[in-house]
Amino acid sequence: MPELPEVEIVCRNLAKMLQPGAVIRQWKFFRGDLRFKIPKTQLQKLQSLPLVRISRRAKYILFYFGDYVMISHLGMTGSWRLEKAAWDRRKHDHLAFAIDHETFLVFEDPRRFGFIEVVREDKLNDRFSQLGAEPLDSTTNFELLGEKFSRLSSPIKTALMNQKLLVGVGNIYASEVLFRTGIHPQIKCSKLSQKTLRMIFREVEEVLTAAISAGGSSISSYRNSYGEKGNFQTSFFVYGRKNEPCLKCSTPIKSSMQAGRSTFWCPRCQKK
DNA sequence: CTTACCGCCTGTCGGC
DNA sequence: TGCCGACAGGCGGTAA
Repeated sequence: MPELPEVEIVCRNLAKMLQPGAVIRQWKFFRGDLRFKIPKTQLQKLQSLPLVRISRRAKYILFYFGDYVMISHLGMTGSWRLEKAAWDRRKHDHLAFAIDHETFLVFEDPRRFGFIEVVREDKLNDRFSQLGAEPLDSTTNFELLGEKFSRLSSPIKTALMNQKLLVGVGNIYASEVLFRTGIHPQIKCSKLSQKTLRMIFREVEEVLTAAISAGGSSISSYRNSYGEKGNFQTSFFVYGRKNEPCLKCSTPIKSSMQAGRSTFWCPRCQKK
């Protein structure tokens, strides 16, 4: 479901609704069969610890409670919502926290590719040691990243989605970034110049930032924590537009499977 | 080491 | 109308 912009919006909304100092008073575990079993015992350690902040790393949402961090990944269909009614349950709800008498935080995930973990704050770096660079972090070294990319034999689209290199870009934004830069998704990274790679990274920043400003994209089920849709999908140039005319040159958009994921591009605007 | 593919799930949509 | 297959924004494990 969500790529970086959608996760960022969820984080910001949750942070608005849950103030620092908020405390989990009680849980309900409805079903624990997410991608990884919900760590009930670990979660219970969070009871009565004050919420410090909510932030994002890659596509993970981090809830800091005392010295612990609850890590949440939304997978394809995960979502957090706040309920006012006590334990108001839906079919695919997995767990709920009672914050106070009129604030219940609920995790829902029909496809169950999402998961929840708890780690001590000082172990967070270890947990995320395999994650790549944050595209919107001003300290990210894009020069170094360009050098890494240029050593790869994989296609640029696959590399952009590889979370070990660069985090946050998923299937939609990878196609969109490559269209906007005029790069064919199947071209090998090693064929791209440093200058071109830097242009691609710059466009990643642009697209992700614009998507956040638009409140994220809503392809099917994505809603923010207020149940609202995002608007960025109205700005897609190629994603989901197979056989439709390119918005720049009217050539029909092509689509194919690449590494098991659908890829969209304009055969005229994006040359190998 | 890198890269490609498959599986994990439920829901939805389009074709027949 | 109903059934069936294809596909959906994720990642991790395994095989090559």
